[in-house]
Amino acid sequence: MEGDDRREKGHLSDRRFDSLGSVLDPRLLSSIPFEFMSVVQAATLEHSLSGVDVLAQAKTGTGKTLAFLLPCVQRISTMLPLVSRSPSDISVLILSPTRELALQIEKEAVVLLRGFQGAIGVQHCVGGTNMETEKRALRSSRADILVATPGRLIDHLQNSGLAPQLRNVRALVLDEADRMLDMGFRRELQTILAALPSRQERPRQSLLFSATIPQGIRDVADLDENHVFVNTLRPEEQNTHQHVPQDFIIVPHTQTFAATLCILLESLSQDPKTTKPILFFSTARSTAIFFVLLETLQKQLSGVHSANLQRLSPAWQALQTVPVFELHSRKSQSQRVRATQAFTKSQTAILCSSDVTARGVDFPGVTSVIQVGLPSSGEQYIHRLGRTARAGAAGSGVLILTPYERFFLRKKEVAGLPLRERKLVFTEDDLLPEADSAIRKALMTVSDKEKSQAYQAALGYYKSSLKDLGWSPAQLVDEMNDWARQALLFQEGASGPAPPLLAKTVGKMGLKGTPGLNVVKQLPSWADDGAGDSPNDRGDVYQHLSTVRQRGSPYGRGAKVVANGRGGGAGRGARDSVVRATQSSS
DNA sequence: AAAAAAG
Repeated sequence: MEGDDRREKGHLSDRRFDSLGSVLDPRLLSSIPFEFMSVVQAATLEHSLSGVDVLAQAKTGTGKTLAFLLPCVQRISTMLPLVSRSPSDISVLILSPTRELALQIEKEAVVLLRGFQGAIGVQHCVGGTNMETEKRALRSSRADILVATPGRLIDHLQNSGLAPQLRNVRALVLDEADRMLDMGFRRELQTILAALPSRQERPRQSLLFSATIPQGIRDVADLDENHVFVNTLRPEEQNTHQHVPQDFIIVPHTQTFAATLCILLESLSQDPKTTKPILFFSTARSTAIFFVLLETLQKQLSGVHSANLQRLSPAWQALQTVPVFELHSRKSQSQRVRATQAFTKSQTAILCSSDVTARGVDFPGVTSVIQVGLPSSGEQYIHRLGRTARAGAAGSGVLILTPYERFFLRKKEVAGLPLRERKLVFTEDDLLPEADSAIRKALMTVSDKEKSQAYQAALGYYKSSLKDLGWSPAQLVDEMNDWARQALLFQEGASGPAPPLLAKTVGKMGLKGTPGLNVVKQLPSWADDGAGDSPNDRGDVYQHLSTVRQRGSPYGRGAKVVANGRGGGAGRGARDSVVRATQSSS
C-alpha cells in the first residue's frame, strides 16, 4: 500500500483543484472528486480554460478525461442561464472510437455536473442501442454535452434531424485522437466536421487527447494554427509501457490456448483473491472461443466431486470460481454493457476481450494484460498494455506468439520495449500438459460452426499481414487449415478438409483460386447463420468428464505435448505444479 | 471477410 501511494503521487501534481477557485464555477469546483490535479490536468488546464486549442499527449490512465471535461463544463457554465440558447442545443461534442469509452466519459461528466442540478445535461449516442430512444432523449432533454461514436452520430445527423442542434457547438473533443484521425475513422470525422458550423462564423475550441501522437496528426486535425501542444511524458520515462514488466512466450500455434491457460493458472495460484487479468485476442471469434473454453472448464470443474476438488492444486480450484467475462463486437450492446460493469466492479475476474477495450477504457485494478497472438500493430500492443499499471498501480504484460508471428518483436514501436523472453519449461509436473489436455477436452464442446467462424476470421486477419509473415496466399491457407485442424480440432468430415467458405466470401477476401480452400456454393446447415450456436450438447461432455483422476488435474494427461524439444511426461499430481519460468534477455 | 463503428 505504501508503495502504491508513492507511485500514485508520481502521476499526481502538487497543484490543488481549489487553486482554480477564482476561475471555475463553484458548482463545478465542488463536484470535482479529487483534491490534487494529475500531471496532465495541471499541464493542460491553464491553456484549455483560456479557450485555446490544445493537443495533449499523456500516458493512459492519468486523468485525461477530467482534463478535457473541466474546460468544457466551465465553458457551458459561463453561458448560463442559457437564455439565448435553445434547450436542445449541443454546446460540446465529444467523439470516442468505441461505445464503451463513450459511455465511460458520459459517466464522468455526470459526476461533474451534479452541482448544476439539471441545468446542464450530458447525453450519449452510440451504436447498438435503440435509435428511437436516443432520438427522443436528444429532443426532449438537455444535451449540452454530447458524447458520441461516429457512426451513430452520423446516423442521427442524416435520419433524426439532429443537424440543427449542432449549429451552436463551442467545443469539439477528440478522445484517442490518433485513432479518430486514422484511416478507419477519417471519412466519418470529415462528415461530422462538415455538419458543424465553420469556425469563422462560430468560434469553437478543439481539444485533442491521446497517448500517442503520430507525425502528421496536425495536418488532418481540426486544430487552430495557434494551438498549444502539451506533452506530459517525461523524456526519461516516455510512457508507462517502458516500466511495466513484459514477457513474451513463443509456442507452436497448437499450444497457444494451452499456454494462455497456463499463464492464467499461474496468476491464480499466486494471488487467487486479487488477480484480474485481461486477455486480448485478435478477432472477436477467437475471443468468443477462448471464453467458451474457460466457461466449459469451469462447468467441468464444478462437476468434480468436492472431495476430489480438494486434491487439486489451488490454481485449478481458483479457476472454478473466478468470474469470466467476454467483451467484443459480436455481442449485443446490452451484453457488452453488462460485462463492462461486472468486470469493473470485480476485485478478481478474467476478461476475454477483443480490441474494443484496447484503448482508453479504465477498468480499476487490472493486474496483467495477456495478449494472445499477433497484435494488429505495435501501437495497439502499447494501448492494450496500458489497461494495466494505471494511475501508478502495478501491473505486468505477457505476449504469446507463434514462431511465425515472431516478426512482431522487430516492429519499431516494440523493439525498444523491455520485452523479455520467457520459456515455459517442461518439467514432469508442470501445468502445460494438463492445460493442453484440458483445452482439448473443452474444444470437443465447441461447435464446428464456432470453429469455422474463427477460421474465417483468422484468414481475414492474417491476410492483412501477409508481407510481414512472408507468406504466399497458398501458405496462408495451409497454415490456417492446419490451425483449424490441429489447434481448434476442427473435424474434417463430410464437409471437406477445411472449414467451408462461400465462393462469395473467398472473392471478397481476394483469395479466389487459392489451393487448399474448401469453397462451397452453399454453407452446410450446421454452419449456416440460422443454425444454433452449439449443436454439440455440452452437457453430455460435462457428465462424461465428471470422473476425476486420483491426483492431478481433472482433465488427465492424454495429449502429447511437444514444444521446445521436450515432451510432457506423465508426472505427479497437479498439487505441486507450477509453471516454471526462466528469464532470458531477448 | 479482418478491431472498430450504422443497421
